[in-house]
Amino acid sequence: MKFNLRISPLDLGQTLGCGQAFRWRPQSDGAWVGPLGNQLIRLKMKGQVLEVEAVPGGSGARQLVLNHLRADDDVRDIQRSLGRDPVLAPGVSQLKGLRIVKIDEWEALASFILATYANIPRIMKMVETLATKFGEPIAEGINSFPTLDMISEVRKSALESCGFGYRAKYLHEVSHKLDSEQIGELRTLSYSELRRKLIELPGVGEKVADCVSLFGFGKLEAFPIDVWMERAMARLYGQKGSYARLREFAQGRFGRYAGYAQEYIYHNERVRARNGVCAFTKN
DNA sequence: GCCCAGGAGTGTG
DNA sequence: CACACTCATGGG
Repeated sequence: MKFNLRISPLDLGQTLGCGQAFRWRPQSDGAWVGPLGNQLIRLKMKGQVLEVEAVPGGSGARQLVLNHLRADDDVRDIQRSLGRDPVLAPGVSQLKGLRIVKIDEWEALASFILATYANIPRIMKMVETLATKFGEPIAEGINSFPTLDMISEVRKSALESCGFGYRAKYLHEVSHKLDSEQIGELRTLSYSELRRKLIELPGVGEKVADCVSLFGFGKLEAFPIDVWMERAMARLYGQKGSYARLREFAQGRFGRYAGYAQEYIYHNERVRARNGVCAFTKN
């Protein structure tokens, strides 16, 4: 099944490339392939048009992609608003096709519990391991992300032999403390209420709660702060200190679109680091 | 081998 | 409130 969508602006690499979602893979022809729900999705830009291939396809495929790429976000307006910050403006102009992604709530929670204190290649590997071992096959070589119910039935020892380290225990505990109905209730909460509830879960601190709020529950005011963001905030804004302090600064400066601001800052910081490393290793 | 990673939990001052 | 320490492991 094949169809076209118009989602603008959109740069697949900027959006799917690193850090937000962990299961998209770039192809040599510029397309991106990954699972969405129980569909295998292939995305490719043809000029301004997004070409979508869905297997097995069906009536829900179009909505899956529109949801995932948050097609309703007025990204131009968000960029106009954030671009008024002179510090942020250059970063925004380099990432015009970046969109925040919407991930399934449970998938976001489980993924960012696994993501604690690991680098992105390893996170992608852990998420892939979870899908391979406990998800259901949806196409050759790709499994769906295992549901909360599926993970709750996995023996603790099985999770512990996945190479997740101390994260295995958290994943196991969370899968028993929550059911899918409770996740549905979380959807009705405001950001601050949701954040409080998420932090009550084992293995979920402020940073994971903010990632899950932003990418899983679509709370655009969330502003996750990891080690990269800490460095960037010190360098760009001279802001240092506790998570609470940095977060308060971000809320005041970026307001309801703090999540987008975070992505512009985060991506720029990583590009900076990558170019530094490349320049160094060439010599 | 070394350093670091989209941190969290717990204890202490 | 702020630090300090520990946790389990693998990518670069």
